Amino acid sequence: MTSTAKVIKHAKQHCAARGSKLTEKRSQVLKGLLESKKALSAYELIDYCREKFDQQLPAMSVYRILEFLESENLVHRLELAKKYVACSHIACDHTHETPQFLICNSCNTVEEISISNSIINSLRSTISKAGFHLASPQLEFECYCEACGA
Amino acid sequence: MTSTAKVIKHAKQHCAARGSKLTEKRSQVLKGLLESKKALSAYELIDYCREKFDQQLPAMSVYRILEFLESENLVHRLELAKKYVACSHIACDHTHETPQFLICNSCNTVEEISISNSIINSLRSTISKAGFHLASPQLEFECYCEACGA
DNA sequence: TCTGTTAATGATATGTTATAACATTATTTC
DNA sequence: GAAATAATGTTATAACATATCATTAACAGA
Repeated sequence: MTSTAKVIKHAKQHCAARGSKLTEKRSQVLKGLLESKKALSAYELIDYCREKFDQQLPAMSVYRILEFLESENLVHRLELAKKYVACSHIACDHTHETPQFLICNSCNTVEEISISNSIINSLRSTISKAGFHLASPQLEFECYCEACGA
Repeated sequence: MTSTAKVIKHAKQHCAARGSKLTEKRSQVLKGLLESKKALSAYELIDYCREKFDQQLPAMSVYRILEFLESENLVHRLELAKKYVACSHIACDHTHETPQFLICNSCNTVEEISISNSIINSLRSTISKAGFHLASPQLEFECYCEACGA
């Protein structure tokens, strides 16, 4: 059983436990994200499903599917890159801290990291002094990865 | 002389000193940003110039103008919000640290702040441990402002 | 098993942000 | 005033995203 297949199985159980269903098409979209190291756009996922599964998904459906997967915490939407990634902890049993994302500006490789609470808290406090508060604890940083350099 | 007019005057001198020109249209776009507390999209600036100056600017021109204003450090492009704001230090004489932006998710109000070097450096070091480095020191945070609450 | 209901997906149109490529007009400089 | 450069106009199109209405699949109760 491939790693992807294992994660899909986990995801199916996860959905079942929550009273929802990971349908065939939802599962195809999730597979696309799982098998990519890069963040993918909705339209790239359409291409993936067409090439890999001979499945013609309309954009609208992919957006709905992504929304569903996100609501099940199986996928993260990267606001900055306007792209999507599979959660890297689907097959883990333990709970996780809020994920933070490093997104390569050039190749869209995404690294899901965890930033220490002390840094996050200092940030939070600076922000709150300005009368604002973070919309989401899930921060995203535009970066360059090692391979892409500057 | 209004505050906007003063800043425009400063901006003109700034451009002149650098051998470029703040033309009428460029100045109109800059005015739009100066008189808005919110970040504006290119298309909102088109509307502004049409309503305020009876000036029909094509999208292409506004994008070029914004690019020019950014190259002159008069305007910041907010990647996250896909919108633009006037630099809040045009009329200052002293130099500034890298600006950071807090953007209200709901009303697009933007606050230009400065985050302490120690926080930024801790962030940088966390990021570099993951093999990435920040694409720009100008960070943007999706937030909610006081008025918009949660 | 029929049937009504909800869930999932399809189809079509359109909105928003952005850039490419090429044309024209204004401004400067000699 | 002609040549060069800068600024702006025009048209087309790409990429990401959502609204709306229609259809199909799945399921639960009679």
